[in-house]
Amino acid sequence: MIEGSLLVKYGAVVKQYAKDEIIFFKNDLPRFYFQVISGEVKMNSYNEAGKEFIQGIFSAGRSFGEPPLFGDFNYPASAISIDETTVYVLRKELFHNLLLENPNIHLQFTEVLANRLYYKATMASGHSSNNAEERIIQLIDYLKFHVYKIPVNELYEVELTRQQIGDLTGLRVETVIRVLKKMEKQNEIQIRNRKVYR
Amino acid sequence: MIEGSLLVKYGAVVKQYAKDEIIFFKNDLPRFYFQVISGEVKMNSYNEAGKEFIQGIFSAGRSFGEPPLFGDFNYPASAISIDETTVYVLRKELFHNLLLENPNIHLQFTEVLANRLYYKATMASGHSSNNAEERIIQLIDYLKFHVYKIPVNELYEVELTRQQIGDLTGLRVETVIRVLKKMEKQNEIQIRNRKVYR
DNA sequence: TTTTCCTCATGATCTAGGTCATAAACCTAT
DNA sequence: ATAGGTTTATGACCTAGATCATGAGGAAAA
Repeated sequence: MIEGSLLVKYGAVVKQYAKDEIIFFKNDLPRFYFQVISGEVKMNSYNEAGKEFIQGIFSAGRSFGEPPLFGDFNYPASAISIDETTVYVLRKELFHNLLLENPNIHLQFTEVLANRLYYKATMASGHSSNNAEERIIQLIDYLKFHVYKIPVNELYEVELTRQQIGDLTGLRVETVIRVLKKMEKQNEIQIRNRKVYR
Repeated sequence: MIEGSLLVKYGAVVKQYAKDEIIFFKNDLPRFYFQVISGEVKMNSYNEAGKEFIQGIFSAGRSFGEPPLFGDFNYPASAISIDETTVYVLRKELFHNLLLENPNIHLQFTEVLANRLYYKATMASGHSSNNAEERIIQLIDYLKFHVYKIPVNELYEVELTRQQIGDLTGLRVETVIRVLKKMEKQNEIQIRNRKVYR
């Protein structure tokens, strides 16, 4: 996360989106750095069969859609607000200036990308396994340990719907529901009035 | 890719590995920046069932295993030479210095991570589809257009074995073989004495 | 020039997860 | 309170890809 004041100093503006507004489309030319102030944004794409795949969900303080600002490729997914959301928006060139003139911020930004890559690498090995349970555990553990940094002995409440878990792992809702129940029986997770804990 | 001379100036040393040597293990503590001089390295991990998953294959000029140098996590996969290979090895702290003192190199390095993320994002949406053909096309097209930058109208020879394609996409060899044949019939690829072109 | 090893190939099954259908539980706004 | 929408739940099938088994082709080495 980059300080709002610094972003503004370099020319960022605040933009507001209602729920379910599209911030940019897959294949659009990337021209801005985005950072969530409040609300939540998801990045998604649809496969040939029309099934949604969620690349990531970004809450307050997180930036999204930055990689294409550094490679010569377009957005690999669309960005959509899933709540009423406000974001900082900073033009690509100005963002580059910001990084070049603030080496520590740049280093910190590198950390953000590194963490994102770690998430992708982790999920990729799970996806490849074609094993529903492995995929779901990988997702939940990533959230618990790497996003929210909950200690092992503490219980973490997964604040995702079954559908979202499915869209993040490439599984169908029904499968997610069934596998979660199986996992509960095996004491790998707990379910208390429909909420998942691990 | 960072100039060898610059790496050496900051203290990098050249290290040599025979074929199939392990450079680092999954879960090791990351302490070095690695960049391939000659030969080839793969990063892999194994799922619960023992099936290999290849996170990436890195040839001359490419660096690997950098993200953990910037986050507080260990290697999510192992690195193994798949040929006789030489690499530059630079201590983490010295690599950080290099980036901080050379902003353009840092920016260029950010581009490397951005491209890697693009690959992961692309493959992730394919994996999630659970459709063998989609996964394979995604891999081949990524290599053709984003790694080797071959124009659409030119033919690209995939220099991977069926097994490697399987390990990169999470499919079994037999499936890869069958799907490639099907794709050939549909004129999506060509196969000339066992080599795949697209 | 034969042995060895790796890669490609193909057929016969099996199975995890997808698909379809239907409904209950919960939530929210009017 | 209650209607309408969303999320969770469950059962009955079906299908793509995994699994298992077996062999052929090619390349490198001995």
